Amino acid sequence: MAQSDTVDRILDAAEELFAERGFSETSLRMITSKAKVNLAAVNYHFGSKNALIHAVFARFLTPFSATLEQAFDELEESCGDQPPTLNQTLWALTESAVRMPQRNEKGISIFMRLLGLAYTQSQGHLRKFLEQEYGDPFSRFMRLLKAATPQLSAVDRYWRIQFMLGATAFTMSSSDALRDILQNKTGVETSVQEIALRLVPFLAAGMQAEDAMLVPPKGSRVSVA
Amino acid sequence: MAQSDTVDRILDAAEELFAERGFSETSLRMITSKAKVNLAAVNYHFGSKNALIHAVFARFLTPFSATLEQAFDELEESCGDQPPTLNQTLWALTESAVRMPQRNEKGISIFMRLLGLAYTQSQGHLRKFLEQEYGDPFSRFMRLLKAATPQLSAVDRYWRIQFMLGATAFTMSSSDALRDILQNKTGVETSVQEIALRLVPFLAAGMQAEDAMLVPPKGSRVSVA
DNA sequence: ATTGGCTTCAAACGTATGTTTAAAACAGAC
DNA sequence: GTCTGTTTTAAACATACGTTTGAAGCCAAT
Repeated sequence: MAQSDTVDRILDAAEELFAERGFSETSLRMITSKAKVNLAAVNYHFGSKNALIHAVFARFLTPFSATLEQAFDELEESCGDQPPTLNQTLWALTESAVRMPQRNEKGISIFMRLLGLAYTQSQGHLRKFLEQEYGDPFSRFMRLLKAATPQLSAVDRYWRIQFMLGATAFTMSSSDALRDILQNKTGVETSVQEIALRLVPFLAAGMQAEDAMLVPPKGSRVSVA
Repeated sequence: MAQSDTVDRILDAAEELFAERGFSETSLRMITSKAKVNLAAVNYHFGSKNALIHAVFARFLTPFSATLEQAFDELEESCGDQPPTLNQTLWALTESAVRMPQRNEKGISIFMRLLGLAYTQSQGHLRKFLEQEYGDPFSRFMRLLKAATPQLSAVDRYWRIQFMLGATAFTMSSSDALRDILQNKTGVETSVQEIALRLVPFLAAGMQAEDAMLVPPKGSRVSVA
């Protein structure tokens, strides 16, 4: 909580406000007044509002991507030459997120919401920044997913990965769910864990759904291409 | 395409720009210049920017919710006293969306993206408007889902429905996917159908995933609460 | 031809935004 | 204590926004 440093106070306030209201809807004046610093401080320390947004993401994402790469290293090593399973891959990602050291109680859920917003609000500069800075672990995750689902055609896998990302990003960015999570007085860490405990099986089952179900029910007006 | 009426030209332009850039990021000046109408026309015909947003949604959602209610009526009638299955319920929704008469080639995918944005960008007024105006068919869909998944606990069902909504809304609101869809020269209608053909089985499988998978793999640091 | 009700138009209004400025305050080194 | 570079501050800047205004244009009914 109590950092007296201006930069950190700005980052804390910005992180929270961005998560609550989105990027465009959060003004520098809201941020600086919440952080109790002068308006010009943002431009002095970060250069611009966009650079501040990048800094908010970098503060969490840089240590996280390091943790994730290490988790993938351990997983691949423990598997020998055969590729990790879908379940193992998903859990490696989940555990890396949960194990991240939290700045405060709301830590993870706030950042999950930010990640969801980053995906959804098509802010060109953010997308470019994230791809450039953290594209590597993401590509690696994709490669692991591919190796873990050899039974899927490329196009099936592409769409199902989209669905997975969607369920995850959306759940994390749902403000109602976030409110529920924050309301939960048993501590957020276990709440995020509980969501993950429910989400991962859902995703794994969806990824491994049988093609047979692709056919709509009898009498359907949706024709199979 | 070619409507000469000012109101429709504004709605068409707004619909497209909102889908491309989001609500806050689209200014009235962008809309009116794309629609080739005077800036003041929006406030004259709709009253405010928020009211324009509502009108964009109402133009699609009002006929859609009628179609959907009818589809649910038919489904429940054809099922007698036993409740419709999960697959039937999901397909009834999907087909209602696909069968909607399109204003132009991009029709459905644009509106799917708007629905995704509505859920994601936490615009208070929009959420309130949608709940108030179209809450009934949504509640009915929820009731059908509950009856179709009696094996799930209430909290499990709650979260899995969140995941379903997420996968759907996100996929539909993903601008990259949208671009792919629009690139597909075989016509958007079949593309949306193809996505639905892949999405519905994914969702159904996820909804019916077994609880046994709830336990993380051996050696996991995520403890079961 | 003139009226009266919509609709369009160019212009302006007030406000909020991100950013810049230049002076003041501060801190540590000498 | 004085100097030097960094940080903070209040004020202003330029721009973009949603909205309002009042005159002009239009078109059918009188």
